[in-house]
Amino acid sequence: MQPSSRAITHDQKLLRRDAILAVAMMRFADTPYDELIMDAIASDADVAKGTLYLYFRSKEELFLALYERELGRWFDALDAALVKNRGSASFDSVVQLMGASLQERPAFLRLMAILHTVLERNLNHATALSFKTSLKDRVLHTGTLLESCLPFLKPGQGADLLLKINALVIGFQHLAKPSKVMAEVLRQPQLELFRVDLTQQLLGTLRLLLMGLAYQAKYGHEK
Amino acid sequence: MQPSSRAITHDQKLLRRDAILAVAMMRFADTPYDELIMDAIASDADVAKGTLYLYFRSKEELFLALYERELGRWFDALDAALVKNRGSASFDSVVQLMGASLQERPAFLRLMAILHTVLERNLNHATALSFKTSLKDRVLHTGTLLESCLPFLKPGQGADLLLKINALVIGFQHLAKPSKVMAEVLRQPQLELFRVDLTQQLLGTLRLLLMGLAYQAKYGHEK
Amino acid sequence: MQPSSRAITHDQKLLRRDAILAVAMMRFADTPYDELIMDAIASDADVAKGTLYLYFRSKEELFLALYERELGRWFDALDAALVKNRGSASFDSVVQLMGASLQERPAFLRLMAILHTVLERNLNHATALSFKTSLKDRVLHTGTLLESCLPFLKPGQGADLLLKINALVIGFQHLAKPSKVMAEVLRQPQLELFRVDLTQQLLGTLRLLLMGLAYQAKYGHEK
Amino acid sequence: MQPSSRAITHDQKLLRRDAILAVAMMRFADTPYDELIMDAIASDADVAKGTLYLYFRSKEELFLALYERELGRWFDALDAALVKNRGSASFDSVVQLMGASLQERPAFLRLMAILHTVLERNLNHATALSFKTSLKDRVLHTGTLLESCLPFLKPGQGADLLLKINALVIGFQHLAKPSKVMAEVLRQPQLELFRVDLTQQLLGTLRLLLMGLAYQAKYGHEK
DNA sequence: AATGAATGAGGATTCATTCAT
DNA sequence: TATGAATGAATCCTCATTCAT
Repeated sequence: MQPSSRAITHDQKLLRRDAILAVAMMRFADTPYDELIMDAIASDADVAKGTLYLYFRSKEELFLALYERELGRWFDALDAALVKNRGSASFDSVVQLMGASLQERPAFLRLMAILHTVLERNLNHATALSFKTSLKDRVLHTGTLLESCLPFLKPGQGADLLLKINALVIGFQHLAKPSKVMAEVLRQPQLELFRVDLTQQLLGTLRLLLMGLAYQAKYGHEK
Repeated sequence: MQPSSRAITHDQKLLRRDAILAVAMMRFADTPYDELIMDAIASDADVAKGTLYLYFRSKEELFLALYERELGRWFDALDAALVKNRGSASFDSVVQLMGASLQERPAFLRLMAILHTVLERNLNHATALSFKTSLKDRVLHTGTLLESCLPFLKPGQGADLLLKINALVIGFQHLAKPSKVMAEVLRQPQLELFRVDLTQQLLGTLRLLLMGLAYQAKYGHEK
Repeated sequence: MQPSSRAITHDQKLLRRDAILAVAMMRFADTPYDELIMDAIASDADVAKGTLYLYFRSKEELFLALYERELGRWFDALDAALVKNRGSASFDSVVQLMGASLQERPAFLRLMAILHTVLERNLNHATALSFKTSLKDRVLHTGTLLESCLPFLKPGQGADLLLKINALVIGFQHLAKPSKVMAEVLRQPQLELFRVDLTQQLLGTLRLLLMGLAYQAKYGHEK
Repeated sequence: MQPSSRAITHDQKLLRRDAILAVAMMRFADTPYDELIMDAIASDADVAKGTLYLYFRSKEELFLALYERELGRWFDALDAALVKNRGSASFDSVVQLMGASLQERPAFLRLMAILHTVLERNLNHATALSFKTSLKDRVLHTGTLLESCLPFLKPGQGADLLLKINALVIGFQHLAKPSKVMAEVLRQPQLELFRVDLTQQLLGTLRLLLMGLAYQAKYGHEK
């Protein structure tokens, strides 16, 4: 599948790019970003270190590309499910959809948690712009789908809900993935309070948010 | 205020410790953690580099101490306000309290955003344990106060609400504080969607959460 | 025995000095010089760090003093044994004496091995001079005793023999005490060649030296 | 000789490695190991600091490599001379060979003196093993040559003699190379006793050792 | 397009020693 | 004499990125 020596055509280049991303994804599964060495990714992908820089301008861009790929897949999955249930989606089914689709994407969750502090540093203007622009399209599209599934959402609230979910994921991911020493400490029974289950908290909080939105839609801003 | 040369008594040492923390806080205001050099903090505080390490075991512990101090102050402010309104707190007043108390603590917000990824790395077990243990007490105490202010909260939901707020702050802080280049990019009108106002989002989301909790308390888990 | 708080008289000061040396000796038993922290020695000796510097000008001088003490004890032991056997000492008894007296002084052996590379750096002229001057007296004295025990030694060869023994101890100590990793490596059966037993090598080589000296005395420089 | 910019082929890399070793050797001539800064070696060798680490894993490995190179050259010289005199070597010629070959290798002598205390720390297992393994071969080979030159040596005594010589070199090197202050002190006429001439002592002691061995071979362990 | 040799910035931390009290 | 708070020098190594080939 991977071009054995030289990627000449555009398709071959895309294939090689994908191969690199696949390697990065695999390694990111068990190694924090800081500990991932470009050299190791290169040799895993059977290319030279310099070759990585033919396909990605920097380490950050490589992982931003990975983020974009995973984000795209996530949105694809959401869109497919939302379209299927359009009009008839239950409140709970949306919550479940979010929970399930994120739970099966641990690497994506970890990428979300470092996107703003790590990956978005050291980008050039053009890359940043194109990233956000295409992100916007997808957010608006999926946001609209959400609105069509959850009738209590007003125009624009679908996209806003996605933003809130993004914040929740980042926050809970931080809380749920303590450092090694801290994980050890939190094993103490009396510190159970701080042992966060990502999916569970996400689902619970999302459900509350939707309830809040539904309630707000019904009774307005007054309580 | 600060002992001119040598902190002999316990109180003098506390003063010097505070002086160091004050310097760290000031520098952290305009410089990311990674770019803060211990050397610079030391000379700002008019002590030698080595002196910092008499008061804090590491850079991380220094900033963790700063976090603890700010956290304590925040909880103090919350507690005072909650106690005053006990029983009669309006739904909105709690939301406002959170928003206002956080908005005036930008350094604390930034510390929250890096607590789990930066400050809690490289701690020893004892420090981590004592941090979390005292944190737990305050969370439970303030959580209980919240429950006494918001009657729809069941036992335990006050502390849990604080956890959710913590996640929201981390998440929205990340979204609201883009890197320099990204901030530039987001100035484009068509990307307004991604320009997050921390306080506003926090308030809005918190309000929804509380609505959801109130609703849930009234009608149970069924929608 | 140790002055509880303040050493006023000369004798009290000597006692405290000895107490410090005793602590240093104990700790040096299981810790390399570089890893011995003055702070730890001080607290072990129940004095403050600064107090060490009232008794010794530097870390080097402290351990040089320890060296001198141990050297003195070793010479005392040698002298006593040599005097007892004067005139009638067998060849072997001298070899045994050296081996036995050194074997029971592991700390002294380790001090010998670092004397020239570590302890004699960073001395001031006066200390260095007084050290070597008193050393000379003892070497000459014990050298003379050796000559009176081993009749084949000519005047001056006793002191020279002590010098050679010194070199042998330093060299074999280095060979016999590999670093941790190297010790591990040398456990390989095929590397047995490099596993040096200090006492055994010392005895063997010393015996050869004495044989050589005896032979040389008998037949002159020609072989 | 040295590739101007980039060492591509294996031979070019060896050349560059040698160039680095040559610089290290030159600087080591007048500067103690501890005071040798990798930075300085790099700029002397006209490479960047990082480049040193392409060729040597650590400062210790760099100087261990230097030691190996010098050791190899020394053994080469010994072997050549021993082979030439095989069978007919006089007692004295061997002593002279050792003295002369070492005297002209001052850097090697200094490396020997720090091998066990400095260079062999901080090695990884593999490096240590390969070092000792190849060392063993050379020691056995040269040891055997010695045995064929000195008929009174029994099998195994050649290698053992090399070990003893090693110890003597380490010891006398320490005694002969005092620190700056100590050298000053030893200039005093009455301390002449402690002014050690490395070569002379080495030759004298080695001659005694050989005499001892010869004597022992003739008359057995009894004196 | 691919390689991989070369680059070089970057900073926390320890601990012997000093000296104000 | 004793204390212990304060000092500050000193340096190796990693690894993202570049660029000659």
